[in-house]
Amino acid sequence: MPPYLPPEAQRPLTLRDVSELSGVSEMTVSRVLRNRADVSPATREKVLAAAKTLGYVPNKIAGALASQRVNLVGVIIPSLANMVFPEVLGGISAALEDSGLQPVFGATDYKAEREENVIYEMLSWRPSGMIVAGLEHTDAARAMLANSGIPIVEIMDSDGEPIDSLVGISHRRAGREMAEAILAAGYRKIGFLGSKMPDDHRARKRLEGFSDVLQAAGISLAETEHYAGGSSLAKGREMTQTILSRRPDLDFLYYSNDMIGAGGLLYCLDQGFDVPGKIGLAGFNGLELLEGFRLRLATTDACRREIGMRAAEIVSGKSDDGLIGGRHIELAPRLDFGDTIRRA
Amino acid sequence: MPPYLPPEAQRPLTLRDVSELSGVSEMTVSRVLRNRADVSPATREKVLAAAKTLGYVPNKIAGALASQRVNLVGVIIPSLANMVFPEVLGGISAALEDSGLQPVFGATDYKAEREENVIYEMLSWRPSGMIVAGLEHTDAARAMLANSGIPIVEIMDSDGEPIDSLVGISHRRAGREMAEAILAAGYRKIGFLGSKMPDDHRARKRLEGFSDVLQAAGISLAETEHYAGGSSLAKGREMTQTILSRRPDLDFLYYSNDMIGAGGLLYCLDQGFDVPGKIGLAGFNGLELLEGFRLRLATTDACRREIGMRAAEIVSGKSDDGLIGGRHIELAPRLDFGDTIRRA
DNA sequence: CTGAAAGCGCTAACAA
DNA sequence: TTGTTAGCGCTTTCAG
Repeated sequence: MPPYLPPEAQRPLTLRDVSELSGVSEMTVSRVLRNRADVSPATREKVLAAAKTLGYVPNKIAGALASQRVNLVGVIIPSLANMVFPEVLGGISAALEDSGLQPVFGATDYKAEREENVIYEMLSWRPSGMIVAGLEHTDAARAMLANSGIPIVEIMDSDGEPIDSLVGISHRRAGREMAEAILAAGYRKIGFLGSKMPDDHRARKRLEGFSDVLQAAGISLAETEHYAGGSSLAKGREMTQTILSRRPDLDFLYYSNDMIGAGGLLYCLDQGFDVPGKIGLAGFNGLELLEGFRLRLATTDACRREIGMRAAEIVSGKSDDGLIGGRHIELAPRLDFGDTIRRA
Repeated sequence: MPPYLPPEAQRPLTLRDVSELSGVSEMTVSRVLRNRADVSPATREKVLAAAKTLGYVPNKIAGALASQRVNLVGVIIPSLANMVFPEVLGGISAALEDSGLQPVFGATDYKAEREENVIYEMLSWRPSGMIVAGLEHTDAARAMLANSGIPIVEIMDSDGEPIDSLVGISHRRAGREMAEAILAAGYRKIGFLGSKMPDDHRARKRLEGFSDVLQAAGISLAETEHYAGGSSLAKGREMTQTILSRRPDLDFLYYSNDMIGAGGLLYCLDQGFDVPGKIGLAGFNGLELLEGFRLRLATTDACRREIGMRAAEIVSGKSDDGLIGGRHIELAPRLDFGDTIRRA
């Protein structure tokens, strides 16, 4: 990229410029700009005035190198397109608000190799901590994180061994509890609709827990329907039509997320099916975005915002007990029956 | 925050460590790690092996300071919660893919003061370019951007004067075109439902364009309903009920976004209203997420992904003509009648 | 309260 | 192809 010269190009301003204009040493200027207390009000005024007239913006790169301190927290998630993650990020941002730390996001597209790369890039900026979605990483990624010397918090999932700290829910348990609720309500011919992504470990674990309970009850999944690509109402609608045309006798549909579940619900309502009498439905996530349908879809709330907040608290050293590393927080997923599982 | 010491705490590795282990000068190690061509295959091997066994992660802070080059592009948007922005980010990421540049995101919560702050923080990391949503900024923010010496691209909106480059659509025009379509279809008692946020300038401009056309036709907005907070189907449903209970004679509802528009659509369908015969509806954005409803909501596509891509191309110097600064790209918003505006 | 000196870890520029 | 030297712009440390 050629050097970019806007109308009035100038060399970037440095502390020295502010120092000269204000007639105060660079060191003192630096103190003022960092809000350190040991500066006389008079000098402070002079310096601030000079900085303002020049439009000086400090160079954090130099500052970070000199102080060996970086007020950044790396946050690594699979995708921004999946509405689940923006909520986690919201929690992180909120909790980091006045910690002096700033989150920096990176997305992996659910690809382990890409994740390794993003982690490497992030660590090369020497952040104060890292928050990473999921427990499954390449060996190299685990090693980098483990050796980074900063707090690492793995989030969203608690089924596995964390590198350092962990904040999440058990997706196996979420799957089990949903299966138990469904069986208790009397449904027996159960279908599953979910993504094909082999790297969506959390969806996989939910299905495992779900299947375990069915099996223990002597039942197996009657039918399965997979899809590729992003989730949408349209996709859920279409998959539901497909699976029901193959197996019209199904009496329950468990979706791997609320978005396709809601699409399925729309389909069932449009078809005039008796929900939840003849057929029940459930999703996963507790997307409040989707409230507003005639019937509320049964779901499991994944505590997304709380997960983000707790993780951020650990990274910023604000968690209850003052410890920073090695914390293990498992939140309880809350099952919400909504209107699409019949009551016993 | 106390220094964090994980099980095997160690001082961070430096080039020097790799240099010593491989028996090659720091400078040459640096060359290998930056993939520069002028290194013999033999040395390259040695160095890479040493770096790998140590688990060395370069320090980009030092690198950036020395080279005066930062491969980061700052991206500033109002909110991640509004699904519109993740799509823009997707476009940016895609276009930046193999440019060697990495996007870094910041959110402003639609607050000008917060935006100023985020811009300041970002600029202090000396990014290679900035992409900022909207044309309205505080004077200080404009000044900082203008004096930064890097390419600045303002996106989403083309109704105003950019600091440097611009990629967006005219929201006034989008509003006007929708009004024209609605009038042409014969609707006359028109209500508007939108957010209260005074800082959502783009929604404001759409409404202005919309009202202008109505006025020119001798019609004025029959009723208005405002809300605060995030958009959701539930909110749209509720607002629709409210506005219609006040003015049951309305024959068209124009929503400031698709999410509340879709909520309104659900309400109307549940009530058994004749859509689009008796009452028409339209939103804004072209959220494909919402396709899958029985009727497709009329909307205007805001070209979000394309905006992101074009902006990223400008920043990375990849745009057609080789110029970097001062570009002005206005995309044409595409009106989609869907199923909720009756055909003439 | 203020200033001077040293150096953070890396790379540009030049020399060998 | 490789090495040496001199900073990048700031903060730490210590002296005044």
